[in-house]
Amino acid sequence: MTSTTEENHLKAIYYLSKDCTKRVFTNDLADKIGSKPSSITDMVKKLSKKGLISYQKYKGVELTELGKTYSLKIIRKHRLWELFLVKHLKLGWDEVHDMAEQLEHIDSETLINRLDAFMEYPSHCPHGDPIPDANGKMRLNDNVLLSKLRVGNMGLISCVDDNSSAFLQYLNKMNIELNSEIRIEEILTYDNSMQVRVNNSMDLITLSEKAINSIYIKLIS
Amino acid sequence: MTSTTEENHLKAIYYLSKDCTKRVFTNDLADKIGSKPSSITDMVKKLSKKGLISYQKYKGVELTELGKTYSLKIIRKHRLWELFLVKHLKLGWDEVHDMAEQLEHIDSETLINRLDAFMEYPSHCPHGDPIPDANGKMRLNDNVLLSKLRVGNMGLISCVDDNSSAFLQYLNKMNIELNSEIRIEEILTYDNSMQVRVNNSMDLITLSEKAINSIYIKLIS
DNA sequence: CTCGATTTTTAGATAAGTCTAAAAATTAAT
DNA sequence: ATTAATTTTTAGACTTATCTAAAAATCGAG
Ligand SMILES: [Mn+2]
Ligand SMILES: [Mn+2]
Ligand SMILES: [Mn+2]
Ligand SMILES: [Mn+2]
Repeated sequence: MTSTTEENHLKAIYYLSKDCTKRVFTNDLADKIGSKPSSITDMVKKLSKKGLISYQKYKGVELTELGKTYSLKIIRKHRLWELFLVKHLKLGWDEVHDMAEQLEHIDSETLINRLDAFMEYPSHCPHGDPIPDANGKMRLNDNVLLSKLRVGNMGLISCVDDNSSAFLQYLNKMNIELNSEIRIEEILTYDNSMQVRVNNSMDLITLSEKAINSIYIKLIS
Repeated sequence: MTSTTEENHLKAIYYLSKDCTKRVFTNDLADKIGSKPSSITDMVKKLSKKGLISYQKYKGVELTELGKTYSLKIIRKHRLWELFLVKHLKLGWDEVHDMAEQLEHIDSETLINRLDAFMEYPSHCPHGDPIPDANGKMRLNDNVLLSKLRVGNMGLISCVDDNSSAFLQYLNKMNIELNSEIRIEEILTYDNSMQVRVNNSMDLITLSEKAINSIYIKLIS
């Protein structure tokens, strides 16, 4: 059995490891979770003893296969619930992350598999992240960060990396949503902001450096 | 803010008080919750300090208006989630109580009100209990315990008082469900069991004393 | 009304998860 | 290779929720 806090730590490790491609360090984990490094040290010892992560003193942690399996189960639940809330309960994509933060810890394999079936085995959450299937398989998105693109590039918004309501409401205001078509018209080197055209609209929209580092694009050209 | 355990204690007090009609005592609460009397004493002191119950040493507790409001919110969430699981996710009435035991603690007024709207403001859970509305109003069921009836009485099953999967699977086996028509054919004083006819079927069904004390009937005659 | 049984409370202990402050290890810069 | 800055761990404390064992209060039979 894993407690809610253990699950939150596992998930944070999964995210900070960038899908298990690098090690995760104590201070980064503390920032992500919103706790103190000393608390993290205690928790990683515990998760390590349970065989969910491998931990070397002073050298960070990485998920074991078992830990990765657990993390993906939590991520699956989080994303399925988010989609249910948006698609069926008509909540906004800016409202659902915190609810899913609670729902992801509901412990029932049966329930989540029925929810998956009810929604006909969806592939992505409302923020464009892929949903692991019942076997824990997840196809990683093939997309690029908006901030890496050049003037003239075009594409569809495939994913947003920041699930805070502040950011998502900012996108609402700009009339930007998943699958909006984006064309990069100008890059302002002064503050690294970008002028983009959304869905062929007349007027341009300026996106800050912060924003374009949280938006992923599926390139058309 | 109320923790999950605080909420579970409040709900248990509500049930043991029979909808706030009588005081609730330490040992009964301990049995219901599955903890020890000493733990209950600690918890009722805490709930009392928060103004959710009134507590007199050695004389049991009762819910305050605030405590009753809180309890009904939890009961509302429990029953709405149960209905969602049965009606939309196609789970059996014998599978959902434990899941709802977790879901009832999800903290979001918006979410639960949307779920209510999604199901078009249902009046009863899959076990026949009334669902409090968004204002905390709940119309109590008008029905009688099957064990109180006499030979010749007829009625529809309106509610079951025991949400354990053991009991509900027993009813499944007997082909008894909510709204089944019951006619009492014979009462065996030897062991207080009852022979009943279900939905006018040819063969009779014997229900134990234990079972007929968990089934409520809306009388026809 | 009194005494024994029952119920409830108190006292003290434990486990999980967190914190602060101090010590130790690692890393980076001369 | 030292030394200074940074990172991480340890030590000790606190909170919540639980327990056992013992003390105190209440109840109920005669
Ligand atoms: Mn999310
Ligand atoms: Mn979470
Ligand atoms: Mn139930
Ligand atoms: Mn509960």
